[in-house]
Amino acid sequence: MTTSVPGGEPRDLGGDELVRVLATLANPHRLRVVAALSRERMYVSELARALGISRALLQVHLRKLEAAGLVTARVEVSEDGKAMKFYEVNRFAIQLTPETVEAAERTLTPPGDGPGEQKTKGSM
Amino acid sequence: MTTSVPGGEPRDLGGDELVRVLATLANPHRLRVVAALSRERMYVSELARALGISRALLQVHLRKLEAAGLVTARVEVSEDGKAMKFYEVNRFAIQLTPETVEAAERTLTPPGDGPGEQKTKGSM
DNA sequence: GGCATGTGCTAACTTTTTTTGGCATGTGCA
DNA sequence: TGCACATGCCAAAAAAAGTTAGCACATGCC
Repeated sequence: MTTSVPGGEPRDLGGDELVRVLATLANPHRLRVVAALSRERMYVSELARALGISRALLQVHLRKLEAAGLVTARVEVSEDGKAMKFYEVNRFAIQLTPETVEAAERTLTPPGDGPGEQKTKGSM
Repeated sequence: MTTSVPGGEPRDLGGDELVRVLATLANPHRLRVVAALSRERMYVSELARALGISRALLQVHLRKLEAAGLVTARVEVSEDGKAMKFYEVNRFAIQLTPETVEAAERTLTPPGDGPGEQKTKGSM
């Protein structure tokens, strides 16, 4: 109803996921990467040249984008035997309004919980 | 069409603005602040108690939220003469999809431009 | 006055994120 | 073999963000 999802079937993201996706998108380089890939898929070196940044830097950003589920990597071997890693954007649709934020906040990991915490709520 | 706006009449945000808003929302504390204020407006100390964080910390976050245009402050004098600073959320509606990101990216400040740059585009 | 409430500020510290540079691997081809 | 192009990784530096602690001010009230 409010936010939609990167991977799999459309469903709402939880608070922690939302924070992660927003943090990932909140960067000029990564925004450019998403924009570039949304126009056409590209392989790493190609993308690095297109954006004018180093491969090392680009890889870090691509890794974050992938971790957030915003892009997907696909390794393909070109005709001349080179192994190229192609990236493409995943479909996603996130709606941000005070209401959706309020809803997401309810599923945030409670403060004080250090790293490695899980929601001990339902069954299991 | 894609993203909407915090202040004034609805209009789309530019790339830099989008990055700023996303970066602002990409934080658990600030997400909680927006959620809390979207339920009911509160004054600083009250909000700090509600969230269980220090006023100093809260103020930093409130400042960022205000700078991003997500919340608004309003100083009011209570019956007993205390000056309280009430905060409330501003209306905003941002849509995030590969397309809206692509559109926003086009208006990003070109890379390499250090701090203190302006878009030499429209009038003014 | 002393205590509770509200506000503000800043300096310093800790943590996270971003960026750079170097080095290693593999391929095809002249 | 040596060059061009593809991939990967890692350590260290640099920059940005988050957090804490302490102090300042004002008010009303016992």
